[in-house]
Amino acid sequence: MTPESMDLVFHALASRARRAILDIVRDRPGCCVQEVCVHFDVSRIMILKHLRILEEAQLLVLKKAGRKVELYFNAVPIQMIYDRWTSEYSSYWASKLVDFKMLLESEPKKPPPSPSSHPRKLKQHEPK
Amino acid sequence: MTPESMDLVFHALASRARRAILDIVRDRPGCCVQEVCVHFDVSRIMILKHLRILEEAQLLVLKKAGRKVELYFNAVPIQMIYDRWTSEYSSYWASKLVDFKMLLESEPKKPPPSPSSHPRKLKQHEPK
DNA sequence: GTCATAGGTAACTAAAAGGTTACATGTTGC
DNA sequence: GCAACATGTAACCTTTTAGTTACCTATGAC
Repeated sequence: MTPESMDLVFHALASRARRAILDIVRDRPGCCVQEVCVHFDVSRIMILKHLRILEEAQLLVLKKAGRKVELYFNAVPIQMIYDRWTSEYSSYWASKLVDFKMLLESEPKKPPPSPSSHPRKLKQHEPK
Repeated sequence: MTPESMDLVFHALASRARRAILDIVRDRPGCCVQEVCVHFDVSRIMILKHLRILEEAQLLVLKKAGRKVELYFNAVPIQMIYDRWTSEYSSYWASKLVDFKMLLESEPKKPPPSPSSHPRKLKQHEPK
């Protein structure tokens, strides 16, 4: 898996709306765009854009069928990321987590000292 | 895991730079901000912003130590997402993938018909 | 044919994210 | 003390993303 395609997958998954679309399509294999749209408040055009992003990440397969488009979920990219991460991060999987008890004992963040501590300005600009 | 915290994790992982930071810190537990900065071309301030985002997603733990800040990787959020996804998507894990041979046989995308098919404009705006 | 339905694209606006410089505080070495 | 170093943050600019409306094509029902 190239870094570029991995970027596409992570980016596609970063949006809650897109993850929700994946959930819907996974539960309704072969459903069309309209069926996805009814679950959202945003416009159909926005859903289309999300679908393209998911398609480019190969998380969805779009298959034209007459005037409809059938949607299918593809788990392969997620599996590939999982495979890479479990091997790279294997030593952290449920083992080294013990140390975090120690880390969490560090002092809590201090509140800011005063509301007008250092007022600065780089450049003036027009108010709207 | 709340949808909000899951959003934070996915968003944090969506940036290639932030994933690279995670790789560095995982390989050098307890390293400081400077040690991370030398691996990147962007400014230290940008690295700081990335570190805050990773901290908010609880993928990193920042521990103040004198004038330095020690960085530690935390795999727990990734594990939680993995646990959720493997249970929700279990039926897709290395099984239903067979069907995709059929899906990939659908016709390839047609190239656009002509370069000046429907020139339209909603509103005029100033040229730079 | 014709009309409703499913999908597609261009053009635009607003908000968020990625990036910078300038300047500030707190800690360590000497 | 004081200089050098590590970190923190405000203010700003630029690029990307999320969202819209308007309009177009293609298909299916009749």
